[in-house]
Amino acid sequence: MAQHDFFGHMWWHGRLRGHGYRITVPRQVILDVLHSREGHLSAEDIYIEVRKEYPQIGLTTVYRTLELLVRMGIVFKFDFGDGRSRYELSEGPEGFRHHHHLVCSVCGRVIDYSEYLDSEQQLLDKTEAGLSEKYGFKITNHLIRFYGLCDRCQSGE
Amino acid sequence: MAQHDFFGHMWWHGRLRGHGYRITVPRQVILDVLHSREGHLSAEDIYIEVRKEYPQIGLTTVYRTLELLVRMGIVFKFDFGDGRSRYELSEGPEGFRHHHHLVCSVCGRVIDYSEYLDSEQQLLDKTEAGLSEKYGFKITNHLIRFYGLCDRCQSGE
DNA sequence: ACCGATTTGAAAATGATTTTCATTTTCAAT
DNA sequence: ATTGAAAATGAAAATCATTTTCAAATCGGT
Repeated sequence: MAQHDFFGHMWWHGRLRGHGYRITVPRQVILDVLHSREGHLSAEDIYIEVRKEYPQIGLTTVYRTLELLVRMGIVFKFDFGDGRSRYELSEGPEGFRHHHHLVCSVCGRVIDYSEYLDSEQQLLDKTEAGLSEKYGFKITNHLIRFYGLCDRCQSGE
Repeated sequence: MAQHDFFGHMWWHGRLRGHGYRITVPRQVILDVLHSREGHLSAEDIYIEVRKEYPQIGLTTVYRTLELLVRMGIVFKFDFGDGRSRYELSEGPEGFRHHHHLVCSVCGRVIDYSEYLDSEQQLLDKTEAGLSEKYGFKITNHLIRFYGLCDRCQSGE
């Protein structure tokens, strides 16, 4: 099991090496944390978590590594408007499920959902095709987000 | 014409007054700028523009007014990942056309489009209904964005 | 084990946004 | 029109996430 996890997490080695980047301890620990803790993690969340395994790490390295991973498409960077960016693995070989977001305008709560992706997909495909042609854009990704009031915040308003 | 514009821009008076906010010169000038310059304006863009009409304004007031307008739904706040927020009128009575974005991952260029909104609307309606029910969310707004490489940036990659 | 290039980490710098607080402005009541 | 309390403003300082700097440590091909 630990063995499986170990090799299961190694898939990104090739990606990095292939681009001439080195496999370093800080990078490994950061990737481990991203794998172990799903959700929308801030750079500091990750920093705190990584320190448990590798106390000498610097916040700088966390930021640099995240930037690298975002650039390689391994990690997504989100902004939910609370002043700090959030990071999350885009997908592993086992495939983290792509999802969209519901954001509460009052309390800032973010809910992930993935159950309407199939019906959304048809539209996305059609729209992407049209946009690609019209604007010469090569679309690689998308972001869909609904804003509103979450159940908890509706009573008070 | 100036007369028409004048009254045409006054629609938000009621909105503010209705919430107990006062109509002040800085707020009027900021709204004027937002009306005159479509696009994705940063707080500083707006500050610079406002200063031409009202040089004594402070950047602080611009931020505060924008926050107020966002809270009232008069202005949208976007984050395209370049470190500064962008603001834009959501709609006037004459109705600025709602649009979605194409964002180039390489150069950061942002293209507005609105020609697929109709076909997107069906999906949005269906999804919103489902999400509202399942999560008890009262959806008021949405954000759709495609990321990719713009035509200029594809040749070099 | 060695070496050059990459990566790291601590500290300082940056820069957008927010807070503070004394002064000015708005507007309902007079 | 005048007044006065409450709201809004603006200058300066503070905040705080992120980036830059640079000397020391690490990586990986030899």
